[in-house]
Amino acid sequence: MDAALDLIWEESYGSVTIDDICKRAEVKKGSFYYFFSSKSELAVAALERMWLQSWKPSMDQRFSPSIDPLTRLTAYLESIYDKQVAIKQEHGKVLGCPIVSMGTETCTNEESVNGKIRELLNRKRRYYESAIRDAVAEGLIEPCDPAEKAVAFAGLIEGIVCQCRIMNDPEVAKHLPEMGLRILGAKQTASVPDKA
Amino acid sequence: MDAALDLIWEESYGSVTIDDICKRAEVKKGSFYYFFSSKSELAVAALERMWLQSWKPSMDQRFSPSIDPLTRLTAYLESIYDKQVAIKQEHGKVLGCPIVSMGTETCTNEESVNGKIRELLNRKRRYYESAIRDAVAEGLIEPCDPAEKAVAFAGLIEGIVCQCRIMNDPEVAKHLPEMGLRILGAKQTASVPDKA
DNA sequence: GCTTGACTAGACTAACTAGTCAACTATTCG
DNA sequence: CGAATAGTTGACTAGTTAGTCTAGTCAAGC
Repeated sequence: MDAALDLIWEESYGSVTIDDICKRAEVKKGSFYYFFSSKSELAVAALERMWLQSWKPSMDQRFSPSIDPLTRLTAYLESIYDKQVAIKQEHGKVLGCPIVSMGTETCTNEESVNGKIRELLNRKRRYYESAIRDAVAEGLIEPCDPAEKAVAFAGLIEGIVCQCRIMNDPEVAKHLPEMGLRILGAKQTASVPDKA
Repeated sequence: MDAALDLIWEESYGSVTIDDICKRAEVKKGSFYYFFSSKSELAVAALERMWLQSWKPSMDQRFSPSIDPLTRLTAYLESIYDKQVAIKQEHGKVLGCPIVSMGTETCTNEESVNGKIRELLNRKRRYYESAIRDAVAEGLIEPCDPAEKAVAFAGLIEGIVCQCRIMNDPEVAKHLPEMGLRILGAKQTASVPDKA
């Protein structure tokens, strides 16, 4: 599963073959088909596994209610830039977000994969929404519909991360925290710690 | 070229074969190779053609300096929602933006296509930047670096349009104009005409 | 030592893929 | 007209692909 996700992330869903995956995982095709019946089935399993093992724990920590709601959001935005920088270091290229990349590619012809992708995007969005709701309650941002605002917030992140991938440049995400606060309608706009 | 762009847009770059393109275009493969030497070469030519024939005229009109700068931007944002609704009507599915979809998919293994994609994204960005600069000059939005703001603006659009595609729902882009004004830092936030 | 069930290996097929080529047709222009 | 140029065709190769199948390995329990 790790081999599959890595390959798909580094290239694309369509350009990765089952043979490629087997080669990277050092496994023969017979074994592959013992566990999975197709690439899409593997992809769905791998995505769920990634969520449970990596994403969820990380999100739980970053969006802990013990943290000030606006800080949850801005710290998360900062972490996105850091992450893309780290990916470029490790993989030699900026790879963006595997979910969005796979999502845009597979949504028109891989129903099962797309279902899982939507699920994961919705799970992430719920973290944003909760933090936004808390921030509104504490009067840190202007009153709004948290669900609607979370969509906008997620959209901004995904769009910027997408651009990072296409341009192969993490610097596109450098000012994500300020942009995010703008979208949110934060009352004190200068609250981003000067980390540059 | 139209056949290729349509197919790639409806599915994805990787899943469309040269045979598919020939079939849709009602042309035999020999003819294909008479004009192009590969799928990527066709893609580059098709993208440039699309820009010149459709996108550029449309952008020139929407971003005419004769229009109030903030109106240029908000009307454009509204048009994006309308466009996705129209696409769903015509194709049965929300297809998002072909440039972003192709871009995220091809950027790691199709250098020539990626080059053209970056070029087109930069051309679009220049329209935003110019309108933002005018808006700042006229005191319609808060002072800022227009280039930087244009990146954020483009990011929001691309992210939201991406979500529309993945979710197969144009409604995600419904509130794009308000979100855009937030990002821009417009001074009178209630300036979006009540078009709903 | 025997059996069972989980897993692996790798050869195999049938379909599909990119790309080639020589023969064919249409168009243009002197 | 006649010939050259431009474009078309479909059959061809050679390589790749997903997916199947049979023979086999291995460890646990009896």
